[in-house]
Amino acid sequence: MKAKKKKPARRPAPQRGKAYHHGDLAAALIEAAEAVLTERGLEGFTLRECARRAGVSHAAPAHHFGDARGLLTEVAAVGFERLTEAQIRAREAEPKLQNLLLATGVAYVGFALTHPAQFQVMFQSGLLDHSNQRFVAAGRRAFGVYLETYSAVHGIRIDPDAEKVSDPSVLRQWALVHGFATLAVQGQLGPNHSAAEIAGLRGFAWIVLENAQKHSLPRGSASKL
Amino acid sequence: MKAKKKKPARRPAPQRGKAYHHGDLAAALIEAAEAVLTERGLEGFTLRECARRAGVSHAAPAHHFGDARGLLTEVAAVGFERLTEAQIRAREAEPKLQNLLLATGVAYVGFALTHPAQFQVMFQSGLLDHSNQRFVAAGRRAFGVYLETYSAVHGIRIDPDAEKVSDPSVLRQWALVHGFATLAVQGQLGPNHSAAEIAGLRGFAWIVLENAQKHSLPRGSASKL
DNA sequence: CTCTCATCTTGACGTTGACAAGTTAGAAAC
DNA sequence: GTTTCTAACTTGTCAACGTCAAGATGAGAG
Repeated sequence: MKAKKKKPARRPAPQRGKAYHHGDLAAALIEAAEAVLTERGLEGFTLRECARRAGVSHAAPAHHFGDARGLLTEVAAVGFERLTEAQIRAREAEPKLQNLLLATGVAYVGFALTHPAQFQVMFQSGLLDHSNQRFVAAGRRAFGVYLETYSAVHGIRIDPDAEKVSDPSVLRQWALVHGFATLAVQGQLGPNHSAAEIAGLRGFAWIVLENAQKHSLPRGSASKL
Repeated sequence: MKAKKKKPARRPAPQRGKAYHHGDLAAALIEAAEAVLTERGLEGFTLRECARRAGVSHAAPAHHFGDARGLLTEVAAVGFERLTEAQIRAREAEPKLQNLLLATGVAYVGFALTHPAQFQVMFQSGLLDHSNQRFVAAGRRAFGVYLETYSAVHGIRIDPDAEKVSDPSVLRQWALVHGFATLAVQGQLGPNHSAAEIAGLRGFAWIVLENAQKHSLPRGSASKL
């Protein structure tokens, strides 16, 4: 299968909203997939439903993504790109240096809560094509933002290109945030559908992460990002 | 398809333990399901394959479990029962009171690593039937063991029947352990297939959890279990 | 021995992912 | 401006799946 991605759209002026016959179908399918995941969850996801929503035949997706795994991997990549943005925004909005890591962690949890199905896909490695370059790059970048922030707050140096985490403190923080996000998304911490519930869980996340950081922060001084 | 293709004739040897009509099919199907999950993962799981392995027709499972969700829920229940046992065993084998929570957490991680697909199912709430009594009871019991241990080590009192966790410290510990387990199972912490790799990750888990506990332990004294 | 009914089988239906072959239309070549 | 090329998309097909309905079977009760 070829998964060629033509950037310059075939169509000079894709009409509003939908790119029909020769539009940017790849993007439209990713968008449709996100919608399906949001509405029906991972177990309600089908390639054919995505094609239906994009207004194309059931076999059209294969041309762009190969198979279902290919499309889901693209969705995961978009998810990591969004997660990266959310973390950066949160970091930039936080005035106190000592709270940067907390803010980033809460953004991580917030992303998971607002995009639960996508978050689930992003970390379900059995479903994904790990040879997809966009996916790998997006994942690395999201993790890089976390490492950057950790380095800045704790004033230590971390190799951003290390294949696996070796520092127990770094992993502890990640596992904590990821665990909270996972439990919250899976409904283990109570309902998480309404905006109020999500806000409550974000607040809880802040408390838990702050509680965890209190005892382990002051090691070195911090450096600017 | 008139060809009779029974491999073991209808009932070769009425095993004791249960009155084998065509066997203790429910148990056989759960076992088959675990095997399928182990070999092919969650995305390779099918009801028909389970039936095939149990040596029954494709529609037989429906009689015992209703649908695929019913069978998966039973598998999850068995998983929680196993997790409970693993936690208790680890606790009983740990001589130092202050290390009980650590040992329990490492057992949690160890269970996840040795039963990755089952662990995944157990927490994939969208797949499960939360009205299944066995499942709900098993989940509560597993969590109860954790709460018990936490209470004993930290010398505080926790309501074991509370619907949701409200103490940030209790949740922090759970999220940390669960996050580590989740990341490890999904391969985010490196390969986790061989026995050596699993042992390595368990050791890493101990270090990370110990590192986390160091700063937050001495609050009250501990009580006996 | 006969009856009975939970258990299991057979067969069918609609849906899915994937593949193969055919069609279409934009753009490049002439 | 016509032809040609080719990626993009469609149509058709297949085996496998989950589920349902109806039929078969056999173990235990009477």
